[in-house]
Amino acid sequence: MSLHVYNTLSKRLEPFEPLDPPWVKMYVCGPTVYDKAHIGHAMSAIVFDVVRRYLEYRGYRVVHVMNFTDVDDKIINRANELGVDPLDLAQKYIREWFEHVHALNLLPAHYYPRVTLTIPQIIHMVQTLLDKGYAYVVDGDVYYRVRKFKGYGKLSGRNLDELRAGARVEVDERKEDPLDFALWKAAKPGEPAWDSPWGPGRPGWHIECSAMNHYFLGDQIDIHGGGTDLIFPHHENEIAQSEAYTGKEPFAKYWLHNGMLQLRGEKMSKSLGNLVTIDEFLAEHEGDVFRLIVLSSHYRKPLGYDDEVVADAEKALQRLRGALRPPVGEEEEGDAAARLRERTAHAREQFLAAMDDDFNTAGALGHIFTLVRAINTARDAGVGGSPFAQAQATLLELTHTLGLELRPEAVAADVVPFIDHLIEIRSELRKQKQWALADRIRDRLAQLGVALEDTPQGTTWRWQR
RNA sequence: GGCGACGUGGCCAAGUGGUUAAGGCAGGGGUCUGCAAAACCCCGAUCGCCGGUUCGAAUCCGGCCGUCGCCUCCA
Repeated sequence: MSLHVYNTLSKRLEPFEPLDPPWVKMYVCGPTVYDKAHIGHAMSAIVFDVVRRYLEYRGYRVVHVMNFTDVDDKIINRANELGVDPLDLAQKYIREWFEHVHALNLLPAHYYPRVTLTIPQIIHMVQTLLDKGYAYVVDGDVYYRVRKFKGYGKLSGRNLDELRAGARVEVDERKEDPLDFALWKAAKPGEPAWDSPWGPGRPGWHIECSAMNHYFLGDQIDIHGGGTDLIFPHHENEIAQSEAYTGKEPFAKYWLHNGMLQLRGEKMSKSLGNLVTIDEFLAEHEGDVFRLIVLSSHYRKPLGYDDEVVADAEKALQRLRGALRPPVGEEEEGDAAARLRERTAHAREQFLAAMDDDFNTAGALGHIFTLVRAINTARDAGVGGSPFAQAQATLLELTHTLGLELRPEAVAADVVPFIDHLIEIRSELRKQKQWALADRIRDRLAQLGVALEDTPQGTTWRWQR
């Protein structure tokens, strides 16, 4: 079995065969930085982070590009509302994004292009499209001539007639066809603008991605990713621009799209847009928790999000961590040890099979949890030494491939001696069978978030939430 | 209205033609424990509804019901 991926372009599962192995050129649409990033953005970033990690685990060399749309209507409007410079506003949220990259344990992309730093390439591409007859100028705007591109609609599975029928009201009479879209927009007073052969203005939304793609990755790429909401019109338009520009197809060999995150329950909505920002999530939970939520279902399906889902993930994470506790015995031979070796090897095989099947992370996680049980069972049976260490190493290898860190929960160093001291006293009380007092200490610590566990090897503790 | 997706135990969620339908969370019963906790063991679903194809379907086809996404510069 080899890696297969679902390609939105063909609507089928296809064997993954990059154009120039072991290299894989991957471009993922990033956010428009006009407001704080929310967990939907995080979901998409995590999905493609896992894609990248798994490809690398499989021996591919991934060149990963993610863009920032740092100038557009939304940014300008928001900046005007706040009375700040649009580019400063964008810069602020870009900086925040990099904080999220760290907190969510995302592998940094190799390039983070921005519209404002790609203007010359964009202008060149627009000019070429004009020269080739794929575009036309109207009052300083430049529009893409959709009907000229014969493959239009192949990604989203629509045809021009259907689209025209459903076209919305505000038709711009200056356009040859209602579906023609802007490659370049003439500047209105007060807007950020760059000089161009068609007068001062700024790029349309779709052209930036085509230009950045071409500049950083070349005529054709292996993987183009983004949310399903971008399939139409954004990615459809990217194809039209890029393939018309280079004359080569496909522009991207594999189109991968993640499903949308949906908020369930009710509360979480903010009066306006019913969203949870990444900062809000991270204020209460560690990054692994959200990643585990994303991994728990298939990336192409909608992801339901609510408090219960978060609580479940929190618990599941505890269970993963629990398997990393040290062994209590030293048994390296015998049935239990042999069984652990066998189950460890099996878990890795099953994990690979699941991931090879279009990144089936939910299935892969199931196999990881089966390994967790095998490790715990072995620990109970007194297995230690090499087989135990190897099983735990495999667990870490697999979870790290999914981008889970499984770091022990951070503990403020200065409280540790106090907790240890209380445990010492409690142990003394237990020796004297002073159960009431001993339990009182345990209960109080539990209230403070320190969970005690008495084992034959002594008392251990950990943070509980 | 058009295009598309989904509907699996209390909740989340794999499985997509054929042994006992993964796994996580919650719940019940045990083992362990001074009592707990953790861990381990056991218990629970015939797969939205109807019809069809097939020796055989949760898994393929059709219809219905329900939920959702996109079609409006949102990952």
